[in-house]
Amino acid sequence: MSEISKIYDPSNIENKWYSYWLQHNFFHSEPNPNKKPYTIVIPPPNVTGVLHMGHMLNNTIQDVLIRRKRMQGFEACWVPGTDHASIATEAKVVAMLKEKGINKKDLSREEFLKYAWEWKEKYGGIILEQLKKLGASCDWERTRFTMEEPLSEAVIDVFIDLYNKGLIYRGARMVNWDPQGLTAVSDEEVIYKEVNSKLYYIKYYSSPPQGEGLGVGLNGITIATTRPETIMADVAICVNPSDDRYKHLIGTKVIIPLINKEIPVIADEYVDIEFGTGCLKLTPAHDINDYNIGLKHKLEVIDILNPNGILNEKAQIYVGEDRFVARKKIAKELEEKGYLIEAKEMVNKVGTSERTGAVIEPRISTQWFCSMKEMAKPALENVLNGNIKLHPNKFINTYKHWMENVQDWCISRQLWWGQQIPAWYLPNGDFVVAKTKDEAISKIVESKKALTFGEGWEGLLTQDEDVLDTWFSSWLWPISVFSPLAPEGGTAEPASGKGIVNGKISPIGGWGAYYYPTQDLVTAPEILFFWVARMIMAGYEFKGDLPFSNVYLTGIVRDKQGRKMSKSLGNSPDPIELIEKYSADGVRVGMLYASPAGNDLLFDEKYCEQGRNFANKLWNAFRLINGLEILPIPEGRALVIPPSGVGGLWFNHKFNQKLAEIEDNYDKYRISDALKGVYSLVWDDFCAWYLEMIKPEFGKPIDKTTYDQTIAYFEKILKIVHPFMPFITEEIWHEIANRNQKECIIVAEYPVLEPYNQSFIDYSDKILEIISQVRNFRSSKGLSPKVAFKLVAKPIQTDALLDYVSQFETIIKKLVNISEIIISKEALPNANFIVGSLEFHIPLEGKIDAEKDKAETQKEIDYLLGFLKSVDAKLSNEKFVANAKPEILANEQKKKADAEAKLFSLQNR
RNA sequence: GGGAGCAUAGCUCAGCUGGUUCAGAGCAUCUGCCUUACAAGCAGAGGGUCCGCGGUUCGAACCCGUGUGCUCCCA
Repeated sequence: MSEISKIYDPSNIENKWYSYWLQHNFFHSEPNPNKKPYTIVIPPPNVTGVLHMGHMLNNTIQDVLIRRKRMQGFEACWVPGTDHASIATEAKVVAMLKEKGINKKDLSREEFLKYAWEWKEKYGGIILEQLKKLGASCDWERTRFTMEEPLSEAVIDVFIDLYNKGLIYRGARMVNWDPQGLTAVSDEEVIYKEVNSKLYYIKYYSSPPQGEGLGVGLNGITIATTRPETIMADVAICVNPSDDRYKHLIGTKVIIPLINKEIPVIADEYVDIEFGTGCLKLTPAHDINDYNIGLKHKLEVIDILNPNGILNEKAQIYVGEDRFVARKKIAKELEEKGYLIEAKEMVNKVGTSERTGAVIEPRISTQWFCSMKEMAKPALENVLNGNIKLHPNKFINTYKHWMENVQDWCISRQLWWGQQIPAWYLPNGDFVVAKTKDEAISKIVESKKALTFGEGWEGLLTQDEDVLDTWFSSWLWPISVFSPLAPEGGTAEPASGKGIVNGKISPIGGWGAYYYPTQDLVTAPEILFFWVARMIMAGYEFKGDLPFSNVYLTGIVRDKQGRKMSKSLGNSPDPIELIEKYSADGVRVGMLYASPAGNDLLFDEKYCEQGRNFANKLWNAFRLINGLEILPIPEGRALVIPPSGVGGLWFNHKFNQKLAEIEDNYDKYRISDALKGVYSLVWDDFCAWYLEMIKPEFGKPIDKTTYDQTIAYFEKILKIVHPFMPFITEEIWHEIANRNQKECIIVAEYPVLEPYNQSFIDYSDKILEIISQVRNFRSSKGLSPKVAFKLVAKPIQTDALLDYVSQFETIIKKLVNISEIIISKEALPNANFIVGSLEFHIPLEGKIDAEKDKAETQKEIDYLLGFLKSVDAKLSNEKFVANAKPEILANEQKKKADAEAKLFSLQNR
C-alpha cells in the first residue's frame, strides 16, 4: 500500500488513457442494427476560437451524456467539427495579411481564399485539440467543417431549393450595416449597448434666416435627435397629427440648417408626442423607422454615407469626414450659428456588430433574404407540442415569442470566406440561380434572357460576389454532417442520393439514416434563435422531421461577481491551466457541480478544488480496498456469514435507491443534480459508511466474501462516476483487477437499477442516526474515541428497530467503540438520546453531569410538547379533519401517538 | 416601450402534487481531532423575517394579487 501515493496525481494518467481510448477506437461509432443509436452533434465552435469556459461546460455535459449512453449499450456517436465563422475568420485573415503588408483589396478572391484556407488549416483545429484535454469522447473520424465540400454543397442545394420555392428573394432593404466589416449583418448579430450620448435640440426655421438676430421671433420647429450628422439627409419633419402644438404647421415647409434645404412638415401616428420635442426629423436612408415612414409617405431617400461610414458628396458639407467626427463638427457649427437650442445628456442604446464591435449603421442595400414565416410554423408547433423538448422548459416562452414574431432573414454577407451565392448575372442585371455556371447558362438559354447580348454572352456572366451567412450553413449542421464524407475522410459510404429530391435533402443515405435524427443537443441559450430554431426549421423543411428530440440549454458562465466572462474583462481563467492545476476530472466535476440546469454558472476556482478533492477521495477509497489482505477460506469449510454482511445488504439497497434518484435526474436533464447524487453516494454512503462498516481492524485480514462484494460495489461506483470523471475511473478500473485490453470502463456496462427495500433503508437510516448520536454524545462529553462504553436501549414502542439494532450490533460496536449493547426492559435512569422507537442511555458511573443531563431531557420534553401542540391543533380543527386527505390525517395521528409515547417515557423516569 | 424569468443561510443553489417541528445541500465560518485509505481528511457546531404587503385555504417557502429589487430577450 505504501508505494501508492496518498494524493492522486493525474498528470500522466489523463494523457495515457486518452491515447489508449483513441488507440482502441472506443470513441468511434459504426452503425449497428443490434443497438439503438444515440447521437449528439457538437455545436461547432468557430475555427477562430480557443477553448473558453463556456465550451468547457457545454462539452463536459455532452461528454457526460454520451459516455453514459455508450455504457448503457447505445451506439453512441458524438460528431465533432468546426464552423467557418465567415466574418470572424475573414477579419482574422485580413488582419494577418495586413501584418504581412498585404491589402485584401490587392488580392483576387482566389488568392484571398488560398490564404484563408491556409490560416484555417493552421489554426482551425486548435480548439478541437483542447477538447481532447477535457476528455471529450468525440468520434474524431467524423470530424466535419462547415465549409468542406459535401457540407457546402448542401448549403448551395438548400439555397437553390428555397429560391425555387419562392422562399429566398433579393431585395433592397434597410439592413444592419457593419461599416468596419463592410458587410450586412443579421438582426441577431447586433448587440445593443447602452452608451452615454447627447440629444441635440435643433431649430428648423420656417423661412430662411437672414442676417443678424438668428432665431429670434422667427417661426419654426425644434427637433430632437441623437444624430445631427444626418440632418443633410432629412427629407421631412414629422409630427403626430393629434399634437396640438404643431397642427398648424402640417403642410408647411421648414429649412434644414447649414444646407438651407426646404423640406415639408408631415404628420404620422408613429411620432411619440412625449419624446424630445414631439417633432421627428425623417431620414429614411439612415434610420429603419424613418425608412418605413418614408415608404408610407413616398419620400425620397438620400444616402449621405459611404459604406465605410464616411460622408459622401450628397451630404454637401463635411464630405470625406467620418460620421462621428462629422457629428461633433456639425454640433459645433449648429451651436455657433445659433441653431442648437440645447444638448441634453442621455443614455441610449446603440447597436454594435457582434463581430467587429463597430456601431451599426442602418443602410439601404440590396441583399438576399430568406422568408421565415412558413418554416417557423412547424418549428414552433413541434416545440409547443413537446415533440422537441427544451430543457429547462422555461425557454419555451422565449422561443414562442420569437417564432411568432419572426422576421425575414438577411442571408447575404459582403465577404469572400463562405459559400458564394449561386446566382449568376447578365450585364443588364438579370440573374438566374443555379448550382454551376454551366447550369446557369442552360437556364439563361431556356429563359431567352440572353437574346440581346449576342455571341459570347456566356463570358459576360458573373457570379454574385457575396457569400451566405454562416448560420445559413450551420442550420443544416445536424443533417449535413451525415452527408458522405469526402474521399480522404475514411469511412465514406455511398449515399442513396444527392442534392434535393422532391424538396427534401437527400445527401443522407446509408449510415447517415442510422444516426439522423439525432437525440440530444447541448448549447447555450444565447443561440436559441440564431441556431437552434433554424436547425428545427431546416429539419422540418428538408427532412420532414425533427433534427433532435431534446435541447439542453446550459447556463452562461460568469465570474464570481456575475459578469459574463470575456476577453476584454480578462475575467476568464484559462481552461487548460485549470485542467493542469486540478485535473480534467476535477474541472469537469467542478463546473457541473456549480451549474444547475438553466441557471447561469458563477464560476469560482473553489469548485474545481472541490472536484479535485473528490477525485482524491475516490483515490483513497481505492487505496484502502487495494491494501486489504484477504483471509483465505479454509478447505472444506462452509463460509461463515461475515460480520459485515448486513453492511453489504445495506449498501446494496442504498446504492439502488440513490441510483434511482440519479437516473431520474438524468432523465430530467438535471445533470448537476445527478452529479450531486453521485457525489454523496460515493462520499457519504460508500466511503463514510460502507467502507467503515466493512473495514477490518488494523493489520487484520478481510474475509473473501466481503472483499469480493466490496470490489463489486466499488466497480459499480466507478461506473456511475465514469461519465463525470473518465480518467481516474479508468485508471482505478485497471488497478483493481487484471483486465484485457478491451475491458475498459469506458465501454463497461452501466449499472442497471435493481429493486430496493425502502423500509430496510428507513430502519437502517435510524441505525446510522444512533451511531451519530453516540458520536455526538462522546464529543459533547469530551470522551476519547478510545474509551469503550456500554449502550443501553429501551423500547418505548414496539417496531422493527430493535431487531435492526441486533442485526447491526457488530457494526455499531465497531463504529463508535461500544463494548456491549444492552436491551433494557426497565425504565432508564435518563435518556441520553432518542432515535425512533428507542431511547438510549450510556452509563458512565457518575462521570456524567446529572444537571446537564436533566436539562437536556427537559429540552427534549419542551420540544415534544411544542410538537404535540401543533399536531393537536390540526387534529382538533374540524375543518382539517373534514378536508385533509385520509393518509395525511392518519399520519398526523401517528405523529401524535409517537410523540405521546416519547413524552411519557421522558416524564416518567 | 413590449415580453419572460428570478428573489430561500455569508456565497451558490435544492425544495417536484400546498401537508411531519420543513425550512435543506454543498461551499465558507467556528470547535475538537495529524484516529493506520484520505488534513485535498475525520467528528461536531453555529447560521434564516423563505424580498415587503395583502388575499385564498383547516393549513402557504409553494397558489393568487400587489409593491420593490435584479437578470435576460425583443423593439
